[in-house]
Amino acid sequence: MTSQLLADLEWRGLIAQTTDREELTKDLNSKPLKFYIGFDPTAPSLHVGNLVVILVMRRFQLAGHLPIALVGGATGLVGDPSGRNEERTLNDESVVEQWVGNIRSQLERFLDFNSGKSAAVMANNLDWTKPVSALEFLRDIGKHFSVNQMLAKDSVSSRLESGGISYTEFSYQVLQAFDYLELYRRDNCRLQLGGSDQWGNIVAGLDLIRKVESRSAHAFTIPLMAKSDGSKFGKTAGGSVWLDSEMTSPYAFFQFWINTDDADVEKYLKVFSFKDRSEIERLIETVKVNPGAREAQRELAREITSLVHGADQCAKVEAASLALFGQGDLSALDEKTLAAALAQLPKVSINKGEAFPTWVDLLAATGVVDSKSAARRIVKENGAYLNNEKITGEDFAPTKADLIHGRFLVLRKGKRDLASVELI
RNA sequence: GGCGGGUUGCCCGAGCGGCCAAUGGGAGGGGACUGUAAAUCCCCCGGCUCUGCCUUCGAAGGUUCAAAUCCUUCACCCGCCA
Repeated sequence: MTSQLLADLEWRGLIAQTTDREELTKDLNSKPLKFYIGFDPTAPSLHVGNLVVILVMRRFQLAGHLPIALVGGATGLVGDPSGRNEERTLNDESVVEQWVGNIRSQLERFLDFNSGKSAAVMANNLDWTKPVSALEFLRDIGKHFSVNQMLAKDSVSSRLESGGISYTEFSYQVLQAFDYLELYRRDNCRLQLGGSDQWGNIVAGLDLIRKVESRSAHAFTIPLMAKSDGSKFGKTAGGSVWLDSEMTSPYAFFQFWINTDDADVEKYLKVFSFKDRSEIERLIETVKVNPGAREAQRELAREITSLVHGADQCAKVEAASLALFGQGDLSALDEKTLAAALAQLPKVSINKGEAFPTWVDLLAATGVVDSKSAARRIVKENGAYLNNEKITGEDFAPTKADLIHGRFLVLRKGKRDLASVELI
């Protein structure tokens, strides 16, 4: 099983760089290896981009290795310069602390923390970083770092060219190296995984371990997810696709995957799916033979949504997706099905007895557009629909007769942006 | 510390006293074609009680009938010199 891990990861395109491959293979095959990945609290929630790395972690655990999920309570206070051409704004300690909590509970969904000896464990680098004084840090850790080497790191040198870097962010790699050393010492953790932008930081840890402990450890990086059209993975019009259901609804999450480009679906399946290789290859084939059916996208959406939001929630949103996109005549849906589907959408209520607002006002109220001007524009551009029927005229207002099952209106903006209105 | 240059709408970037809600590109949105895909083409893209009004061009004051455009102070950035 283990011996196939690297080969499988390779096939999935999940290996960017590793330290000595032979050594790593040997170590992975000989016994369960402790490994870690760090997640810095830079937002209230993890997003689909993080999922790539989390799922690699899961693959390692499934292959018998022991994950340490590290939350960056300390590093999150400092800010990683990697991949940024601008200094970060420091976040308040209380905010970071809250984000640490959020990230912890999200990570718990993807790893097994309960099965005795092989269980994953959680760690927070604030636990060992906070007690260290600045003087101790400079003398015990800082002494092992050459500024020349630190400056040579991509994350730093690119910043030197693009406007500079503060001492705070410059120190980031030292902090992360300290984490690796600490985990090596206390848990004999000998492998660190991360996105490919983390290579420099990870290697800084390896160097530190070599200098202080005279021992070697491993680094493994995962390619950054890229879309075929060059745009950034994990972003939609509304911003990032978050794992938190309050920030990205499960319905929107499902839609994100359903709308995957044909050109990307093969890559996504390999990266995100836990289906076996033959099943994935079969799905890839369906994209070539009958792309219009979008079977691969559907399977992908189903699997990832189930994993992140649970099978029940996934079933609900998929039903909603099918109901709302399946047919033109919404009134043909029975009330229960429609109600369940609409519950997944942004919604607004209107009170019985009050006059019906205009379509423009309703759409603006759902938050699907930012302003009434934007809603008006949609009408003008012929992208406004009520119950799947195109409407015209900026002052168009629905009437009682438009209510489906006496309660619902379905607003649509363009081809696929839906919202619901309920009479209460 | 001295001298010079900069700060414009989501991003990049023109404008340098009235014709400016502000050229152009990108991102984004709508339409056509499709498959809730991509590419392509067309249109749109500050807000509102929308033939008009309101708020924007780093911040605050000022000059003027009129300022993104001129002046003053402040903040931040970038160069060159020390």
